[in-house]
Amino acid sequence: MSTLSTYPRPAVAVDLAILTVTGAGGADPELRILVQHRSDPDGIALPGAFLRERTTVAQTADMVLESKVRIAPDVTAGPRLLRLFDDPARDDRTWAVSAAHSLPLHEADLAGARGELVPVTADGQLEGVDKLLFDHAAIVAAAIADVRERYEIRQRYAGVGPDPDHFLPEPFTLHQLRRVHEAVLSEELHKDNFARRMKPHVEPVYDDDGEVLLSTALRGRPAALYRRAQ
Amino acid sequence: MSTLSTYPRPAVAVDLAILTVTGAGGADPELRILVQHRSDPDGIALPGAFLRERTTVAQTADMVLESKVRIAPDVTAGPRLLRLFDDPARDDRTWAVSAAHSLPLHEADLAGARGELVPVTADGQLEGVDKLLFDHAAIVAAAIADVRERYEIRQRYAGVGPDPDHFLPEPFTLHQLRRVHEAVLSEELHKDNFARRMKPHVEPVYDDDGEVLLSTALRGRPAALYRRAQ
DNA sequence: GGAATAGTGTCTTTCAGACACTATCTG
DNA sequence: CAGATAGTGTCTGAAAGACACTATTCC
Repeated sequence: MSTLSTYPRPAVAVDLAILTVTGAGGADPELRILVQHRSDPDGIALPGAFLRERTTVAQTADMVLESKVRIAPDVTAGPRLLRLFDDPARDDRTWAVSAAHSLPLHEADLAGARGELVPVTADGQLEGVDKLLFDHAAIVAAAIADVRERYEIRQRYAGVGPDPDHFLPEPFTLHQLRRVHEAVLSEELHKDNFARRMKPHVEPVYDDDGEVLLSTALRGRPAALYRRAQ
Repeated sequence: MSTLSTYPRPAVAVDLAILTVTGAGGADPELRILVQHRSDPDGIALPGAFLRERTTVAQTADMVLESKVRIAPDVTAGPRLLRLFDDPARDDRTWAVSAAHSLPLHEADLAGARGELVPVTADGQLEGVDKLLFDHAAIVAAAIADVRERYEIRQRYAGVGPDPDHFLPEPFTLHQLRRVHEAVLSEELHKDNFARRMKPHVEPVYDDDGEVLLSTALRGRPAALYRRAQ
């Protein structure tokens, strides 16, 4: 402890698995992850950066978004730590530890982002991406498992309520909400059971006359609009 | 990236919330956490150390156990990452990031350990400990929440089977197993429901004659002995 | 037999899964 | 009205919670 500063220190990378649901509210929402092409080691990778002098993980994540992804999102929830990668040989260039995070963002915040939003397959792979650099494939797998766990709608023992990462803008119909959960889980849900489970966690949106706002349906009966409770 | 080595790097600490259940198998098992007295900044703290040149978290944890706790445990499961503490001002001495881990160990492995095993209260505090150094109180709270979640026995949606951290040596009776879970959760469980949930995850232990081994009861009917299934 | 502990049968409640029906819109 | 989508009533089965009973040991 007394010789604290004399020992070599690792570079600490913050790698981000940026998740979004594209087309939320529309016909075919899809869970996607942002990957970028790198040339330093040549290949596909997640965006990331090293912690600079006296900065935090959150600040570093902001810096990555700004300078590498070129977006300025309205971050609702901060990056979620998934795991540490600490194999001393994982990066040829230097001793580097990676703190792997997931970062769920609105699709709207990703407009103009550098990189590509790649759809996630049912078994947790990235569609059409063979290989990611470093241990980024493991980060992607962990991020998908993490978000799917949180979108489980077994209210009693799991689940954190409707669309915890706010992929879907308010107000929304129960149908739209279900489509988003289905996109994340890659699993079909029964509309009746889904509605019963979600009802306690959403509230209807009213207009000036105290009437429940309805969606303007293209066909069929218009659906009631809701927002997250409280 | 090209100037990788020119930037200052943080010291990376591995702090360990070492958990055990004392008296597992006995009358009054208790969930406890190891704390140590420090004089550098004076106070009570969790054991920990900084990552040294090209070592891993696991190696650093082993080093902490050897040189600071003075034990050589038979580690069943590695340290579990709880969270990162990255406030640049959290340590006066230098820029240090802490990777907070929990490490569940057998009570037997902690014989002769430096420090004190402090009981955990029902609300997740340490009994009789006012204040911990740095952010170690938050680490303790996270470690307790983590182990309690894993000892929940709602098999369908949570739970990782009987006594996932192996606090209780085999073979054991269902009564002993339940007492250990109760000690971790700080909550009483019904013996009948507990037995039904655990039965699929344990198997009886047989003697040479193919008879089910029984505990030698002090009073009452002897209980069957089990071990974890498979 | 009595005390003590082990182990099981079963009733009730809750809730997910599934099916079918009714309701309300457009053209 | 037909077609389409929204929303609900209700049956079933699985499992947790709770209670009570039976079983086996030592004294």
